[in-house]
Amino acid sequence: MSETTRAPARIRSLPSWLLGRAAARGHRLVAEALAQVGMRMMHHAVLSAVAELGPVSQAELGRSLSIDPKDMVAILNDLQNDGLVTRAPDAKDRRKNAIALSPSGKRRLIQTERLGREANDELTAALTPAERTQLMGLLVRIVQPEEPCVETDPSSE
Amino acid sequence: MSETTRAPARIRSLPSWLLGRAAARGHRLVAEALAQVGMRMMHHAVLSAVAELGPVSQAELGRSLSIDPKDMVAILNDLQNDGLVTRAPDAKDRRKNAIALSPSGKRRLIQTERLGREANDELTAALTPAERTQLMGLLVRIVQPEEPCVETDPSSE
DNA sequence: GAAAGATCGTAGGGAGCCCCAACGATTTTC
DNA sequence: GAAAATCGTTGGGGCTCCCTACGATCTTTC
Repeated sequence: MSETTRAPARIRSLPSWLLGRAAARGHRLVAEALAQVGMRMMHHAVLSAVAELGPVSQAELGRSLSIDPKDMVAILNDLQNDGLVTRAPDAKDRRKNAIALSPSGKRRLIQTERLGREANDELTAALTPAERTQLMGLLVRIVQPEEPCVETDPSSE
Repeated sequence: MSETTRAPARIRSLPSWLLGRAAARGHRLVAEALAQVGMRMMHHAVLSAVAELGPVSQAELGRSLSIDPKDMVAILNDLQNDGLVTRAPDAKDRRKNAIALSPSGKRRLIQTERLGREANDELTAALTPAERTQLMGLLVRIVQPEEPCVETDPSSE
């Protein structure tokens, strides 16, 4: 054995493993922070997406955030029960539900955005701002292939 | 709204979100590759760790890889049923099981290491070797706080 | 206009990873 | 020797993701 790999594991040298561990820590930090206001990560993500996209269907929310339609139902049930979003039938397409942010949803979003930001600051505490930007750039290029990013399709309009 | 955030989501600008998406893709690529030989990611991780650490207890394996003891039981049951590892009671500490690699386990590990490497190459295909190294360095510093890495504790010996 | 296909919301089951609690057996500590 | 800690095991549960299916609705095609 000419290698000098006395390190705990060859596994740790694989990007997929490190990504998994880093993501697990990020998820845990964010989840713990959001639990302070009784919310979970996906709840905040949906709330934030609704705020940006305006009244939007559940299907489009799911595509934007890579959330399973089944899970989306449960998430929106929670958010609706808490009065954070409104779920009204879309007049133009009666299959769809128009999800919109309520006033208390806007207020809650301000809280959760702060909590999410703080958790991410703790997650990347060991990194300089430049390194954090660097990391984001690298991650985007890894995620890219599976994030169509709702490209403006000329054939649909 | 004076902001120019017409981007799909503020969520995507959070490290935790990008880490989650990148990790999801990595997990999917590796899982698909390992499925070719009927194995899962954790199976390969355990196999690789056993190869490095030699005969080792289940508890230490779990700590090394951050695997829940409950899941470790199931994983080792699978590996043992496939004849890839041996699980013998430790003579020195009869609470422990000494997990060791079998000859067929060594052979299987060669396969899974190649599959894992290829999947990670595809995962980081958009990155140059230098960027990949850069990414690994940044990730290590994010994961660090939760990976004690079995530091030699002077108080225990 | 009618039939075929696609999409939407909802629901079912399940796999894989993660966390918490508990138990008998065993080892270590006091 | 008694108490505390550890080991392997089992239990339950939560979260993310995947596949299937259904009725209702919209779109496409004939």
